[in-house]
Amino acid sequence: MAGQRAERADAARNRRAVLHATEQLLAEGGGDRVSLDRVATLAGVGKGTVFRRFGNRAGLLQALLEERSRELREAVTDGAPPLGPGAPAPERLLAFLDGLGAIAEGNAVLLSAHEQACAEDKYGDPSYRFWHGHLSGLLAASRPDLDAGFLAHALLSVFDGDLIRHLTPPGDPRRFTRSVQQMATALLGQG
Amino acid sequence: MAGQRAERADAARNRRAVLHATEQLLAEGGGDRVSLDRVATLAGVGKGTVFRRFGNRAGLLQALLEERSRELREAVTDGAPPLGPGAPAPERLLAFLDGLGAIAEGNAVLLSAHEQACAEDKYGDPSYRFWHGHLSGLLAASRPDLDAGFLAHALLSVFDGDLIRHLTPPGDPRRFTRSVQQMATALLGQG
DNA sequence: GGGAAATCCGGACTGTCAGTCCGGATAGCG
DNA sequence: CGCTATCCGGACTGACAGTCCGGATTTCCC
Repeated sequence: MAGQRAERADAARNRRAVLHATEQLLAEGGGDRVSLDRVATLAGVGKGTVFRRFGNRAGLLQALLEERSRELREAVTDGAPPLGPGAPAPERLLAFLDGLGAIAEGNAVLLSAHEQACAEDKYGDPSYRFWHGHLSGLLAASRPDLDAGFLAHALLSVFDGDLIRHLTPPGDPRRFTRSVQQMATALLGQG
Repeated sequence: MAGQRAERADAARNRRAVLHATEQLLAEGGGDRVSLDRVATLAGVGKGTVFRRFGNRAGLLQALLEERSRELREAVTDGAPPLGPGAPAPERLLAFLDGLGAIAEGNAVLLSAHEQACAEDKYGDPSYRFWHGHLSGLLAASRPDLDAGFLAHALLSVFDGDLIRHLTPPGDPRRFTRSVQQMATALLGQG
């Protein structure tokens, strides 16, 4: 194992350029403006480079998503309560939904594009499995009588980019998150 | 309005052939085997015919889905309780979820393909709006304190072809439906 | 500082697909 | 039986994901 030489400087530079170009295209046009040709051109890089770095379209978007959610992931595993370990499960759950909601609301277009690209194995994606595992644990701790695994899928299924855009009015960017939290509260039986 | 001459016999025949070919391709290969070229070829029809009838890929899949769910739609508006009007809202809700679940479980591949094709306006689709309206009403009647519109979206978001396949073990085809019903029961606060 | 070898780059190339278009065929009507 | 609205089919376009390899860079070691 290992032996892994460090990434070459030009490779690293290009990776940043590609990610940045992707963000830019996502921001300016819809998710459908993000063809890998365009990404490569805007990044000032060949198409092959994009694929070598990220494997495919899904990998590219996943990398971006991963970047946007790393902080939450760390807060959830190692951070202070109520996000991190230590707080009672229902509180942690609401805090987690708040964090995930904020990311989703801020990246709805990226979310849509990622869902579209993932196609077949959205549920195998490591990121998804992490969120699912975390939610699952919290739900099981709060309501051992329910099917926590299923409910975790159900809660996550609501984090759909299109739905979020559909439900977020201008001027109330956190409305979606509040709705999700209300739903979770109702599920926990304190509604 | 109207004046609409009846559909020509060859046109009707071809429409059936196309729908049938689509079913067949969905059944034998994954949803990705259903390119409109292939559908046309298998139906023994030109590609133009497929597009003239159904507008685009999404329209074709929607037509198939519509066909599979017409019965439920009618039962819900005009049928006998507990599906139709008359029964208490919570009962109607569970009956409705049972019916929708059955359709979804039996057409998971079609569902996935449709979601994939709809892309941008899944939430404008008349079929979606009907289910959403119905669910919304039942939820509002059962739990006026919650955000029924959002919960209806949340319940529907779980009807994802990939998720259903992911959660349906061989030998227990109704497991998904039961989980959804359990969730709805919990939301209604009788869990 | 210099040279060899691993690593990376770029863009031309392939195969596929959704969707368009129009000359020619056909059904339905009188 | 003939006329016209309607429909048919498949060639055509444009766009995209993903592959491939000759040539350029970088890094490592001396």
